[in-house]
Amino acid sequence: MKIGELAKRSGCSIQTIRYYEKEGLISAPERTEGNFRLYNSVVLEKLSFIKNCRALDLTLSEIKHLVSLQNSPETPCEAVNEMIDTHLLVAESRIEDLQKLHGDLKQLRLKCGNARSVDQCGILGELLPKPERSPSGTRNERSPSGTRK
Amino acid sequence: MKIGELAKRSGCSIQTIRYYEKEGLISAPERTEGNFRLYNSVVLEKLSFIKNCRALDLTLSEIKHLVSLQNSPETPCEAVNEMIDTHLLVAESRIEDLQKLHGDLKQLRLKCGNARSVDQCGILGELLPKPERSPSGTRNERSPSGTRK
DNA sequence: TCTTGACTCTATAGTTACTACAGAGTTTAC
DNA sequence: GTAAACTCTGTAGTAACTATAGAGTCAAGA
Ligand SMILES: [Zn+2]
Ligand SMILES: [Zn+2]
Ligand SMILES: [Zn+2]
Ligand SMILES: [Zn+2]
Repeated sequence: MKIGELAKRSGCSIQTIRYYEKEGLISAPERTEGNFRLYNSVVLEKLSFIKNCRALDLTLSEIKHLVSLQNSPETPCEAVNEMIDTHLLVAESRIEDLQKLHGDLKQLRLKCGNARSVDQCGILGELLPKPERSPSGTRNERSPSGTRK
Repeated sequence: MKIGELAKRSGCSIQTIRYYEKEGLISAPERTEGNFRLYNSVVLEKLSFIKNCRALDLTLSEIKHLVSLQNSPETPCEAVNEMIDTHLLVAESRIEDLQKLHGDLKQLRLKCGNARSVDQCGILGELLPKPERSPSGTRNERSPSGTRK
């Protein structure tokens, strides 16, 4: 099959397939006389493997590592386990971060209080380091007159 | 203060500060005779604002939008609210994704079973679409002899 | 005064995992 | 024979920075 069919069957785009080849994740296939890539169905499994790994957020270089481990089956499997464990930790800490983020956003959202204009809204004020309005004379940054482009 | 001190005080790197200037997030400061950027303390607040927004995962273009809203305080605040709401949804769906990911990884980790070699480990097998070994004669992809570079 | 070191300047390239062309060649159908 | 559909290589773009290279500037010491 040519690359277009492979793309449809694998769910990877044509460019992605060529990219994976360039990066050494799949091996370069044979070519037709007209220089078209010609695949057999084995590559479907390899692409599926890559997609599964990507769905687990493994990087391409990690996947490359796994692929090379597949080619030397007698290697100890510790490296694989460590990679998974690392990703478990990464995922956990990202979840924590996002949950904090979500809480912060929710708090922030409450600051609006149905104001209508930005300066009454409270959201933008909340994002500033401190409301600390300069008492007088230090207002040079937002000049009261003049059109600022 | 020059850019090095600003970097230390703000916690942004020098390159990041210059980058923000190039992207229009902070305005270009005065220069010394020798062409060095010269900042006053106001920019510290602006960088803090940006950092707060980045911590909430707002993109630079969204932050740019917020900055422009700060400069026109009479604008209705709906746009701000919508941005926050969108990010709440994004955060929620990302948390869900990551939790699924985490579960998948944990499952995967259990497949090792204290094997010692990659081919007995079960983790790599789990990432393949199907174990489906080709019965015979289709092993042309992993040539038994020859050094593969 | 000269020199050394620390600092800053601009411009450019690299990062990640793709996506989107441009411009050329190939194949297939009619 | 020609038009449409497909494929090829190579390049540039994405987001938000980071990391150089090579040149210029500034402050302090000998
Ligand atoms: Zn990783
Ligand atoms: Zn509001
Ligand atoms: Zn957004
Ligand atoms: Zn194992």
